[in-house]
Amino acid sequence: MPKREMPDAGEARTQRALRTIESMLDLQLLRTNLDAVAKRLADRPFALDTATFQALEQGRKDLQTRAQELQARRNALAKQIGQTKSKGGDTAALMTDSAEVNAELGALEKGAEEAQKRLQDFLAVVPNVPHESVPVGTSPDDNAEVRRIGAPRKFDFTPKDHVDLGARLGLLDFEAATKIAGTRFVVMKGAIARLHRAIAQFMLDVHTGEHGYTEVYVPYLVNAASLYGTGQLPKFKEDLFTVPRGAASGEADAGDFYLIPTAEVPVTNLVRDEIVPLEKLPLKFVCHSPCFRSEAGSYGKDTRGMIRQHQFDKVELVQIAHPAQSYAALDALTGHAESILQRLELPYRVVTLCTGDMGFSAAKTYDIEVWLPGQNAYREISSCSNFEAFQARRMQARFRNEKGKPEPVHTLNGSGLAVGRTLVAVMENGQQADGSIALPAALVPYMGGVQKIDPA
RNA sequence: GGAGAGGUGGCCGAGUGGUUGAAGGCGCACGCCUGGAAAGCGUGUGUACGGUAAUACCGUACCGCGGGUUCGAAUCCCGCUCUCUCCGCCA
Repeated sequence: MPKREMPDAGEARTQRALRTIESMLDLQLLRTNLDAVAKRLADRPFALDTATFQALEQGRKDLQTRAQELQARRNALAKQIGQTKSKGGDTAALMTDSAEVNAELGALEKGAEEAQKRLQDFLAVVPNVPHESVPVGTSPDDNAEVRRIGAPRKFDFTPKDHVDLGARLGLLDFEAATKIAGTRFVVMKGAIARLHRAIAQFMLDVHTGEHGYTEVYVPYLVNAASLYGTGQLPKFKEDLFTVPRGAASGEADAGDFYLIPTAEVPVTNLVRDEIVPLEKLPLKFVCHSPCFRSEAGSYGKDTRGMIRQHQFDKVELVQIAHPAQSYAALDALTGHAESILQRLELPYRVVTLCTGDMGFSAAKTYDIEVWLPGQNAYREISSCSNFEAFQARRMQARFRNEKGKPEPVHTLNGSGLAVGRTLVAVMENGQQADGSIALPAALVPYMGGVQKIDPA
């Protein structure tokens, strides 16, 4: 765990929890089902060194047990000294014993700390265990198509992509964005800017009004502890934009802010360090926010257009669910995202990511891919995942179960949907031979009755 | 940014070095009482890790966070952080 000075109370609490829990995986599960876990992790593929784990865990346990014995002895001696003193007795012998115990304890604690650290480092890079229903595979080619909804439209002209369409309309300006900020930004104007806003409003209304989500507005700058909670840190720091807090500048600081790469971070962290009452589950949140990603390592990928930007808007769905309900919740959440595409009359397909294509923290992920005529391909527009208790353990996000005991919740999220990519899909799928864009009926009320965007 | 006050259990609130995981109250749970309920009475009521398979029992840690002093720290010292009030600034 990277050193961070000046943690606030909540962060520190999480840090402490991480130290004691040590794992993103359930340590209990690891101990009792080590071989089964290792076998499934091999499908990702991830090689879990079970012998090393057992050695580290045994070492940690031995040290802890011994340290606790010594602590118990120290406490007993201290108590005795107090009692003896109050009676005016001689405490010299007791003090000697106590000094011995403390000497041994001091040495032991150092070793215990190191053992803890080694185990922590070992477990920090272990990804989540894939759910049994996840197909085994190593590349996107091994993803399993679940369903395909809607047929790609037949064009009697050669369809353009959104960049050309936007240029022709005079309403998408990548050059201006490059001048103002740099590559991977866009300036939208007029009807396209409004369409972008309309899409987000439409999604929010559907999810709050029909799917039972509570709309939330959250910080777009977050602290490091939140990013640890959802798993972006410590492993994926390069993907994030950092905002130095000190006016002084330059040097990285524990108090730094990070721009959110997705609303998943602030929204899921709502339950960090909380114990949610059983009857409150599931919690369902929807949040429209900008997202900021450095796209380090994506050089040369999707450089054209709005598909991969440093800044984009997204409407995010988050659920905090009872473990017994989380897979039903994943199906429901995916369906909620799909319903947006259906209402926008956009063809799409749903795939189950294979073990090799899933994210680090996910136990199961459905990607929803929308048809883009400009690319003649299905492109990801939403990714819906069940993290089971992986994030919850890092966050200390729990609920009080039927027996009254705190237990980690299951967390889920999915885009519902990425607004920029939806805009692209609406433009490309609705394009007419004359370069105008016919809008899906669902968006017309959000466009003040406008049904078609015409070139200026 | 300047000045001051404060962070104790689900909540309120005691507690300035010794048998305090923490008085008391509220809330909550169970029991008694009642035809039923309220009131009243009694008992209980934090989290994590470890010993264990165990929600039984035992141990350890935790009174904002980190460090220090001490045989012993909620209590003393240092650093930090957050909250509140006033001033300044500001959308």
